[in-house]
Amino acid sequence: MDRDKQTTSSTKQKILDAALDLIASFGYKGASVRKIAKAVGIRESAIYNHFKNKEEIFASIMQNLFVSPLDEFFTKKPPQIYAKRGKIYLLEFAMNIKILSFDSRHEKLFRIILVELMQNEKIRQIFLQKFFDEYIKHLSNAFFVMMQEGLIRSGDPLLMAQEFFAPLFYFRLHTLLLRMDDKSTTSLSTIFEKHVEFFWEGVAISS
Amino acid sequence: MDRDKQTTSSTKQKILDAALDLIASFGYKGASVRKIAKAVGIRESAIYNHFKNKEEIFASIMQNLFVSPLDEFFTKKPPQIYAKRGKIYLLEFAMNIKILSFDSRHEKLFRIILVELMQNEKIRQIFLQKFFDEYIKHLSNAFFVMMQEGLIRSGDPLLMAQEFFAPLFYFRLHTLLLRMDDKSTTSLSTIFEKHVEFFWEGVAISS
DNA sequence: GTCTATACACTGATAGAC
DNA sequence: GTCTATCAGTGTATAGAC
Repeated sequence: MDRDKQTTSSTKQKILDAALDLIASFGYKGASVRKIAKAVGIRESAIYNHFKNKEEIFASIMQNLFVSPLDEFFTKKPPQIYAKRGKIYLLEFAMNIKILSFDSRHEKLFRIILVELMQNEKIRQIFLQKFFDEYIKHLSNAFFVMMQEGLIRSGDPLLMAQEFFAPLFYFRLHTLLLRMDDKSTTSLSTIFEKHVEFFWEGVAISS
Repeated sequence: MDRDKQTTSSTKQKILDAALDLIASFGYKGASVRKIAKAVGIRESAIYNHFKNKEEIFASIMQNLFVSPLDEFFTKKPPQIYAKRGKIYLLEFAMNIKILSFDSRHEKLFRIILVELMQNEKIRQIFLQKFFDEYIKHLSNAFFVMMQEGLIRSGDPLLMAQEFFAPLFYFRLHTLLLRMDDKSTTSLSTIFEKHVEFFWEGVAISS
C-alpha cells in the first residue's frame, strides 16, 4: 500500500481543489490561506509544506485555466480542411461553447478568469489572446475557406469571425451570470443553435 | 464666503472621486479606507466624518454606476417612433456605445462593474437587467417595428436584438481591455460602424 | 472637520516541537 | 507532514483632543 504517497498527493490536490472553489467565489485576495486550510481540514502552516507561498497555488491553478476544449477543436478540426462543411462546422463550434457553458468545472474556471480579469494583467493578456485573437483568427480562416467554396457571401472574414463569435461569448456570459444565482437558464437552452441559424441566414448564398 | 461649506462638500466629493479611481483599479476590497484617505490627503478617521462606513462610500458610487446615456437614448428616441429609420436608428445606437467605450469616465464605471460582477450580487442583478434584458427589449421593439415596416426580413425580434447587441458589447469589452494596458485601439476605431453595416446586410430586405 | 491614539480582526508567513 | 505558537502588516472603525 502506498497510502502515504496517496495521502500526500491527495492533500496537495485537495488544496488546489479548495483554492479553485474559493478563488471562484471570492477572488484571489478573498481566498485566504486560512480559508483554504480550513476547507481542506489542515492548519495554515501545513499549506506551506506543499506550496512555497500563496502565489504558487494561484500559479498552479492558472496553468489549467485556459486549457480549453476549444483549442482542441481547432486542432482536431482545422478550418482549412473542415470549414467546407459550412454551417455544420459553425454548429459544431457553437456546440462546443454551449457544452462549456453548462459544464460546472469550466464554469468555475471561466468565473476565476472574470473575477481576476480587471485586476490581473497576466490573466487579461491570455484572455485577450484567446477570446479576441486566437479563436477569431481560426474562425476567420474558416470563413475565408467558406467564401472560396462559394458557401457564403464575400466580405471581411475577420469581421465575420467576430460577428459570429461575439454572440456566443455573450450567451456564455449570460449563462454564467444566471447560474451564479441559481436562476433558470431554460431561455438559453437552444440559443446557441438559433444563433448559428440566424447567422447562416445572413451570410449564406442561397442557391 | 461660504468657504467652509465648499471645503466640506469638496472633501466629500474628493473622497468619492478617489474611491472611484481606486475601486476601478483594485476592486472594492482593494480600495482600502487607508488608500482613499491618502489619495484625498486626510487621515483615515476623517473619512468617517463624511461617510458612516466604507460601504456607504461604495453605495454612493453605485448609484451613478448604471445611469447610462443608453437609457437616455431609448427615452429620447423610443423605438416605436424612430425605428422606422431602420439602419440609421441602429447606427445611432451603435455610435452611443462607441462613444461610451472611449469616454474615460464611463470606462471607469464599466471597469468597476466588471471588477465587482462576480463578487457582488447586487451589481450582477443590475448588470443582467441592463445588458441582457432592458436594452434587448428596447432593441427587440425596434426590430419588430422594422419588420412591420418591411425593412428587414421577418424572424424572432428578441433573437435579432441579442444578435445585434452582443457584438457591440464584445467590442466595448475589447476596447476596455486594450485601453487598460495602454494598448492601441486603432483596430477598433471603425468596428462599431462596420458591425452595423454587416448586420444590416444580413437582415435587410433588398428592394 | 481633522487630528492622534487606539482597539481589534484578519492577513500571509515562519520557527520549532512532535 | 502536521501541529502550536507567534510575528509583522493591513484592514475597518471609534474616542477624544483641538
